[in-house]
Amino acid sequence: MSKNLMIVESPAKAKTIEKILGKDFLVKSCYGHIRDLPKDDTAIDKENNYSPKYVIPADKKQVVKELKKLSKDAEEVWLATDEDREGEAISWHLANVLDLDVESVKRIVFHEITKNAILNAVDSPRKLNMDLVSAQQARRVLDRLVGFELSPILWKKVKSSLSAGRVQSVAVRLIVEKERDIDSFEVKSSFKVTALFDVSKDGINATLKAELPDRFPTKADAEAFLNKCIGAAFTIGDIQVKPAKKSPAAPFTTSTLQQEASRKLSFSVARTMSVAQRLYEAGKITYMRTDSVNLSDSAISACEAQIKSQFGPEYSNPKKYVTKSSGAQEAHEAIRPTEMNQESVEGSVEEQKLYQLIWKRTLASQMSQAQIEKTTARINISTTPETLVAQGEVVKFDGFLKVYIESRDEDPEDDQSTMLPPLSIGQTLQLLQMDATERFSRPPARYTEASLVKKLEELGIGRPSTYAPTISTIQKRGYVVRENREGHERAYIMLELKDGQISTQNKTEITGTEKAKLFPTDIGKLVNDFLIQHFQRVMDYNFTAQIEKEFDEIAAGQKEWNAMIDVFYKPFHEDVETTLEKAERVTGERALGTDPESGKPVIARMGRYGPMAQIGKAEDDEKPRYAKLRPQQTLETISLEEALELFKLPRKLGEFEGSEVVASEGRFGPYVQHNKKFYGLKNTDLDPFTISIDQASELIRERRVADAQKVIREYEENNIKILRGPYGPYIKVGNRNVKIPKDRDPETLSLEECLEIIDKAPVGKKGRARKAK
DNA sequence: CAGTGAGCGAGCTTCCGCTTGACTT
Repeated sequence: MSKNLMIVESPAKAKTIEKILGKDFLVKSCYGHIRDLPKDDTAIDKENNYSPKYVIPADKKQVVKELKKLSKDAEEVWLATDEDREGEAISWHLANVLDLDVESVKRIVFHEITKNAILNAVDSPRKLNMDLVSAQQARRVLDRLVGFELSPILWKKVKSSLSAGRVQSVAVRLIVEKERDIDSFEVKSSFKVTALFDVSKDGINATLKAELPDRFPTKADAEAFLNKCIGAAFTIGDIQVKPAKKSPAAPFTTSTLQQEASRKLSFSVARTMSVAQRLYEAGKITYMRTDSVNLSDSAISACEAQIKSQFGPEYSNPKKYVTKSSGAQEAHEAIRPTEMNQESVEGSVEEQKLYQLIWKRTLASQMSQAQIEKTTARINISTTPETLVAQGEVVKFDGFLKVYIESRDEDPEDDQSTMLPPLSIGQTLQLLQMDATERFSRPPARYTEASLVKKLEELGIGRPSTYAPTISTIQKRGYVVRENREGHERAYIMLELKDGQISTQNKTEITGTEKAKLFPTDIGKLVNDFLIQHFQRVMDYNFTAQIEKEFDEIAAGQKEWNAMIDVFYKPFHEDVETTLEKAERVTGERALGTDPESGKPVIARMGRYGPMAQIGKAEDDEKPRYAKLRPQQTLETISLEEALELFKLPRKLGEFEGSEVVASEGRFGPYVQHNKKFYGLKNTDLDPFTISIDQASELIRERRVADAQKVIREYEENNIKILRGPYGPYIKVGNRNVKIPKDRDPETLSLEECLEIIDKAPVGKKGRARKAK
């Protein structure tokens, strides 16, 4: 039995530390928070200074039980949770639950997992910082009050099961407002002039590309300019050479890792986190939920050694980075490889790719700046005062560029810099061709998951551990969808001056293509507008930043947390009451016109199950007709014609094998029905509005084959089937599904073996694990 | 599972932040 028990938050961390400390220490993990507010309304006593009640959630009972036992047996318990607000609170909860003396318990902290750092920490334990704990309680209580008072209002005024909160509602707001900015964006066109010159010399072929810095607003202006250039003389008027430097980006934090993995590897933020988690558990990288860009001294020297041996000493430039983001709490290091001399790892392709990204980024951060030479040549035109400009770039010393270049969100259309051919002042140039091309201004870019995380971080909203879950929540609630959208064709004009002649060409390009972008839904917009109308304060982009300031004051012992909550809650709760009482139900209703068949009014509105179109009124004698809007249709934009189209379902397609085939849209999406059987059209290219009888017949045949392949074996008399599912083979007994153990071959299982497996399997409860009472 | 949509009333939903597995058909 060890004399010392040390408790940290993460089990992977516990393992590493235990190795470092040896047999005198038992290091265990508490797996994050061990207590939380209960879900019912006894959680916060509003009459009694907002005093919170804490309970141990069902899934933490086991961990707590074990820690209790170990702490009883230990001579000394060391609370080594993370050094931030949440970590301090976790230690305080641990002290309470494990019956440790809150006054004298040994609290230690370290920012890097090295022997020195940990031993130093053990040498200088401190007390629990109760001011920091108070700040955390204020954070927790405020979030609960906001979330659990706003959400029920939405159930009553908009739609059931919706949610609102300090973080998620502002995330949705960003997306809704971006979409409206795009909607109201006015595209303007202008003409960009580029020229191509022949600068061949001494038998060496070379060309020079130059551009007019200002664009022309109209075609006529552009044409007038080209006209002036007919027969003009072009000479180099000026050449400027300027040195420039490029610096490497800081090592990864959670947010920047998510952004780069999104841009370079097309990972969703959830994918990035789950791959990083595996690398972390395998000991390949440091902790992946961090807001710090700090590298430990040992990591910095490991980088230095690696860079010197791999690239040479001139490439090494060891440096410390300072975290700039406002809300950062810096409990961990930056995300980096644990061993810098390991350039790659084994594992899945995804793990290898993400690891390489982390390795390169870390190494590059400790490398020299790149030295660049920028050359700008101005070209005079004999017939007009405007000058053309040619720009070139030469990398004199590549430095960190050898390893890593950070990507950007905006597409680098005009960002091609190349080397210029040798030029001299006064040199005359031979014009090959000059173009004036119509270009269009671009609307703001929609958010990707990763660029939304970036924005949230800038606003100080959310934490590294919540970025990915927040993005998944707003999609689960149906406020936001992540989608690809096809672009559309756009016509543009190009004027071309060649051989003294100007010609006009009409061309087309594809514009507006979107890949994996976040779009607001109807319900997202309605909820957002409702919340902004009634709860301005919470929806303000600066709300979190403001209350964070107050949390800091609480942490510094300058403010009492209960008083701070009271100041916020009193007016907030008043808004809650008046909104419940006075606000109208939100329907997003829009009149579309009249149905030519029945003469009844047609409207679009939000229904209990989502956006829909309706013919006729509820008060009419005849029941109204209803139809669900299609995925890309919105209440704000649907037209009468499009709405009437929706009522054409169900469609009779014809006959297959002697019985009728019908296509329609149901609660679970579009489907085809034949002989009382349903065939879903989800995840196919087929559409109930356009599907033909031939396509439907083929689908039915295909599904029959797929269903047959699903069955590996069948024991009919016992009602047992061995099936192939997306999670591996399983046995179906009546309505029960039983997983087949990995070491058994599903192809050869006998009836007896099946019965045995079924017998041993735990009786599965329907649905998710039941909630603890 | 499969053409929900009124209104009534039952009973349910919901926050943010800290951690991993267990589980899904």
